[in-house]
Amino acid sequence: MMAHARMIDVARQARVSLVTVSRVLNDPDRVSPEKRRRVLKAIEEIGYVPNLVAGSLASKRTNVVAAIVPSIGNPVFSETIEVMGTELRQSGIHLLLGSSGEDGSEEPALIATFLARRPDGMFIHGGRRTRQAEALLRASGIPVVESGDLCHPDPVDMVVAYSNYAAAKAMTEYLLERSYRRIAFVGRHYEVNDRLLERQRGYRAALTEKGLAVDETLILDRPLGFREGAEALLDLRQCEPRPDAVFFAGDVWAAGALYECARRGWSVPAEVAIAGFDDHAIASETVPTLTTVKVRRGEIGRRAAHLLLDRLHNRVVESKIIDVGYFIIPRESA
Amino acid sequence: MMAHARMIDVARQARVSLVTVSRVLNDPDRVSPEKRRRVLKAIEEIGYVPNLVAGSLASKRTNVVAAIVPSIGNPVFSETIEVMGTELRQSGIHLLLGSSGEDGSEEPALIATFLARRPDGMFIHGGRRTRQAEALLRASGIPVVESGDLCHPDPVDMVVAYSNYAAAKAMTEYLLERSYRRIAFVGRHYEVNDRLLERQRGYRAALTEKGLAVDETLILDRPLGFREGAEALLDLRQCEPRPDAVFFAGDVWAAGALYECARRGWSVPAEVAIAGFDDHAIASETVPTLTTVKVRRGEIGRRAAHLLLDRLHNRVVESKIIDVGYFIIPRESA
DNA sequence: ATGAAAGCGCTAACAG
DNA sequence: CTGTTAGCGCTTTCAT
Repeated sequence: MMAHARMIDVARQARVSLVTVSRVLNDPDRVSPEKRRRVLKAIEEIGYVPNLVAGSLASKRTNVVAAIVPSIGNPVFSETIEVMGTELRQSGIHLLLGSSGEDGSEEPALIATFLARRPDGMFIHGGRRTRQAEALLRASGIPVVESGDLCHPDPVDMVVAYSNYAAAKAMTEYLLERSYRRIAFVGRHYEVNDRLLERQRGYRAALTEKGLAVDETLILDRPLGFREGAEALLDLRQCEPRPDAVFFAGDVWAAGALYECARRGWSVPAEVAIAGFDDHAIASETVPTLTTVKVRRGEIGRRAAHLLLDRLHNRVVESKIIDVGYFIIPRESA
Repeated sequence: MMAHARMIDVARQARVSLVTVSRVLNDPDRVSPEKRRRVLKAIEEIGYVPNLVAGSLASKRTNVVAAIVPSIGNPVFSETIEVMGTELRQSGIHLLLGSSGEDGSEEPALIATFLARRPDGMFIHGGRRTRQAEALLRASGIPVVESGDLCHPDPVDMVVAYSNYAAAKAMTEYLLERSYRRIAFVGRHYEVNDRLLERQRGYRAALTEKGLAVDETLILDRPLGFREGAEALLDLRQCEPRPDAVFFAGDVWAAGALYECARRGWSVPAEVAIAGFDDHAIASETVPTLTTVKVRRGEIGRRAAHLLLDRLHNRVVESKIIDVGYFIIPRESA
């Protein structure tokens, strides 16, 4: 296998100096049309592919942004990543992607190894940061966008997110307004997942402010899934007295619960009201349609990308904390 | 902002030479325990993060694999990516991720720019390759795994996939065995999406071999989505005579169609049978449960990662083409 | 087991 | 507009 052609090979072929080739690639306007043409022709003939590793070392810019999400497979995160990746690519920036695990346990290790690749910026969704990983991040000096929750205890740099607390509180209040009084809550991994813990806090706050007691037996911790949602609902039906509404902290659980209701012939919301979170594509199609909280995941990716680009281009960033908000979507299920 | 500490700084602090530091990081056994300890201590104290950009330039290995999928947001692809990423990270390899668009139009540009980063390997799902992009790929000399369909016209290197043709044909035959005779087919983007075109071909072949005519009005091209599945079903009900079964080339369409049946009170499969593709998590939960084709997406990621690792470590690869197979999952809907 | 020297392929001043 | 000169921070021979 033949070694890669280098810039010097192109230069010789085009009978120009090496720098001229570099300029044609990075700043074409600074080169005369004639030489530019010759260089491009030579690149074509030789099949030259520039070596960005060398370029990055020399320029101290990699044009890479590292992104860490809890899980790539979860559409909730992949939507953000997809939009961010597309936006960044318009500016010639590539995405180094890693998943930290739903419990965020891989995050510190990922931060450290990603930093070794000298990304120009970093996006981190959720996760449990060790003090050391955080120190490394800060010391790196690169722009960092964190997401997961708006109310980050101590953001490294910038935040693009929504308030899980406020969103869940709003949905719970919506259910209370609709006169549901025994409202159950299904989430997961509260001890390691701050986002879902925040949602649970919002749920509690809404009840408490209304003067209602929080029944701990109505708060469940389950893995995410259609089946798990169905099972959670069945378990909640065993409680005495029965809950009249269930707020699932994710549409997938909620959709699974709706399927269970269909199988059992329970009418929703008459028998039991169901609410979800995320406004997954399925929410508008379930029977009955699902009342849920919409969060603009794509918008998070877009805003994060723009913040990073602003900083990389030394533009002034007006606000380091961006709230993309949330929306209660009332539908038939509650 | 302070510049990054370099290897030489660690060396001075530990009173060893720069090379010794490099060895502690890359081949610790070749360094005496005493010096190793000193170096690690110095790294800790200084907060040194190695610069892999420089390392990659010198060693000509980046420990990066580039992956291109049609869309990151589609769980069908993200499952593969997630597993592949996890497997590769065990070996210290990071993932550079890009999406080529559902029509694959971005693929040639992505291949070229990714190659410039000198990845050690590449994974490509689907896509439309230009002759030039393919030439670049071949010239790069790196191991490449292609996926999307087993019967790749002219694989660059290795293939890990299943046969869309055979899988769709098998499902159609399953439906024929169940005595359905007017079977419709819903897919999309046939002109640019070879995978779905292959599925359509499999569907046609099954009918033809059975001596049945193919009714072109029963073959639809729709965007993927729950709503679109519902609409496709409604449109197909207008056909005369009505189809007695619909084979959706994706579970999301099929689940959407099942919701439509629930809304209309049509019983499945008595009124119309429904079959899907992918064995999405939803398939076992729909009412009725969805008969579908299971493809092991995670397995594709795992096998692809192992093939790439084998080649990177100069191990012999027994087979350059791996068929992960498919499984007909009979459930209630057909 | 350790170190010195020589690049990896490119970009960034600077000078002309 | 063009070219020359120095590195970027590491890994790799090759000695010792």
